[in-house]
Amino acid sequence: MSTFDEQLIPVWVAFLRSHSVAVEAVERALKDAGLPPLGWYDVLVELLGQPGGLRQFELCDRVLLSKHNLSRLLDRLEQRELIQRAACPQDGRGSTASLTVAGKALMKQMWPVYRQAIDDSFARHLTFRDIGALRRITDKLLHEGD
Amino acid sequence: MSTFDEQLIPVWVAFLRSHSVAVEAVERALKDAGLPPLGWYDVLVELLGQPGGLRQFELCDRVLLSKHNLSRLLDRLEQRELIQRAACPQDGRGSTASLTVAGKALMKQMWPVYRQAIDDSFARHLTFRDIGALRRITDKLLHEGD
DNA sequence: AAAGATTGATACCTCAATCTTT
DNA sequence: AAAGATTGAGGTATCAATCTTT
Repeated sequence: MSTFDEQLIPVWVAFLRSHSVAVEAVERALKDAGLPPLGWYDVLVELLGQPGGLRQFELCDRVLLSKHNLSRLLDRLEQRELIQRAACPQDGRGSTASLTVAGKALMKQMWPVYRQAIDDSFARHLTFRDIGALRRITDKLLHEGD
Repeated sequence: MSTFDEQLIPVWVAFLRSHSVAVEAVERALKDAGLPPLGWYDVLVELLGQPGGLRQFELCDRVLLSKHNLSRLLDRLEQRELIQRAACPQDGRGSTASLTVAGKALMKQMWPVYRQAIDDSFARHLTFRDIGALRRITDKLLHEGD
């Protein structure tokens, strides 16, 4: 007869490892295709469908990146002309970031590779019921409750 | 009526985010207590109960770290005298790493903080059934199948 | 003073190249 | 040549300090 406490740590460890294995497989697939890492896509995809761009602090919340990291990641993206920054008219302290044409093109190039890697390292192993259960659990962890 | 494909990407995203939120909370708790990061604990805990130490390539497999990273992480751990390295008698190319007394002591200090953080950021949100379901899913992702 | 964002210093990761032993 | 491990260079993350505007 197993208890909650007996199961907890093994599940935590399996959670960490399964994440690591899946993400590494995705990063590997992108790299093998000569494409930039996952973090770049995360930022670009948030800017998609935001023609006016987003404030950096808004991006911060959405991509779960600290403001220091975001600032430097945007530097790199801007350098390769995948995004552009502009001074914010309403607030002199802030700036907005928005997708360039090249940024949109890169996303279009990355998506099929990314999607295929999600299938191979994640979806392939799971049933429809698994997907539903995992959704329920991850939503709880993201504390929609508190 | 929802399909597998409709659910897949949102679940993938939720999986990434829930991991990020939980791990960041744990890292924060360790740091706030003036303790080293999770990665250090991962290595130390694998060495616990291995009085003769482990070969580095064995550690590699267990902690999901590349050999380059492990080599340098062991440098740092050795520098603070948390582990010690020794030449491997059976194989002149290799070396073994083993816990020092100070390493064991640090683990003892880290564990309550780590355990509490797992409770707060992870276990607290989940039921016994959730734990079982997550175990089943993560095991599949670690492809015990292939 | 507080919020938005950047910068400098330092730690850490990643790749390719290297060294030694098998 | 192949396996175990280290090293140097470059890229990325993290913290504290800073600058500007509110």
